[in-house]
Amino acid sequence: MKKELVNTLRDFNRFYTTVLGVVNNHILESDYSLTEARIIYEVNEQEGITARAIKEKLQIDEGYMSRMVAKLVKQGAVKKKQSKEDKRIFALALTAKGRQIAADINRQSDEQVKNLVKHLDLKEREQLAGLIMQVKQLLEKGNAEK
Amino acid sequence: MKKELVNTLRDFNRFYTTVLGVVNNHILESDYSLTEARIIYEVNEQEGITARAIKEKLQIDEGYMSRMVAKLVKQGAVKKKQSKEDKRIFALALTAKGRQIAADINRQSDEQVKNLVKHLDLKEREQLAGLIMQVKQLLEKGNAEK
DNA sequence: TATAATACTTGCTTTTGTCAAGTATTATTT
DNA sequence: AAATAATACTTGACAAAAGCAAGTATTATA
Repeated sequence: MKKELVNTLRDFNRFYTTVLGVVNNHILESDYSLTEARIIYEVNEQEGITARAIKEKLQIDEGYMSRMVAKLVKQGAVKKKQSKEDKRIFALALTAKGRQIAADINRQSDEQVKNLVKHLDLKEREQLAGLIMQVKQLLEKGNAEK
Repeated sequence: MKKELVNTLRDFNRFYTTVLGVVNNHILESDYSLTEARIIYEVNEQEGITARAIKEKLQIDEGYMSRMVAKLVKQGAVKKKQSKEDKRIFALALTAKGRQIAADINRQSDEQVKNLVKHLDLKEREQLAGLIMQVKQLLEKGNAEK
């Protein structure tokens, strides 16, 4: 494989690690950790999703996941509903409060992302959107992520 | 600002958070944490760089940075050289062992990145390299990063 | 019916990161 | 020149985040 591509990608990964770090740190000035925010996002996206499914998608440790869900339930953001067919499984859903939190996090995420592209004009923004969609598509191609 | 772009970017950020998580976790199966690896990388790139400069570039807490450097010095990977003109400042450099470690981490990073694009043919790889360079360039434009 | 697998939980520990105060040195102000 | 502020880094105390392994309950399989 060409060394050049590898270096380009690694450079991009370093760059984007810092970008995400900055974006996420600002979001976290809300009271939710990045992982909590991601869990809330997933539950909001897909009501009834299980802890297991989220854990697999986000690559979170099982025990940690369990505690995070417990914490969110305790805080009243998430509710668990035990399946009748299989009592091991709990469907997760947001409470009204959880949806409010999700909305807050979304708003803050939006702001952060807007900040990221605030220096670009309309044309450049459209260009960027096109580029990242292509990047994602290429990377997903073989890796069979959602 | 158009909602669409914001959503596209946020989707990409979620996606890439997981990508980086996977890549980094594999690298960390070497004995160095992500932050240590990044510090070693920076010192390797720019011999004589200060803790302060790295801290600013990587957005690391000052106290944490100090401890990381101390740890790397203790492990024999990094050496500090006090400036004669300004005794507050220490120029950092890798030792021979540090360069070896950097080489190892580089090799593992290369492997991880190769794995990321292993399903792409040559044309797609070149395409990807072009895309991410453009993305980086656009995002850097106003943010005045390195 | 015993064994294995699945979904989740819990105890224990380590790693990672933050904050604030502290030291030493250099630059700036009065 | 002495006092004050700023800079570069360190240290202590603490908290948040994450990982690992063993454990419980339930369901599927041999």
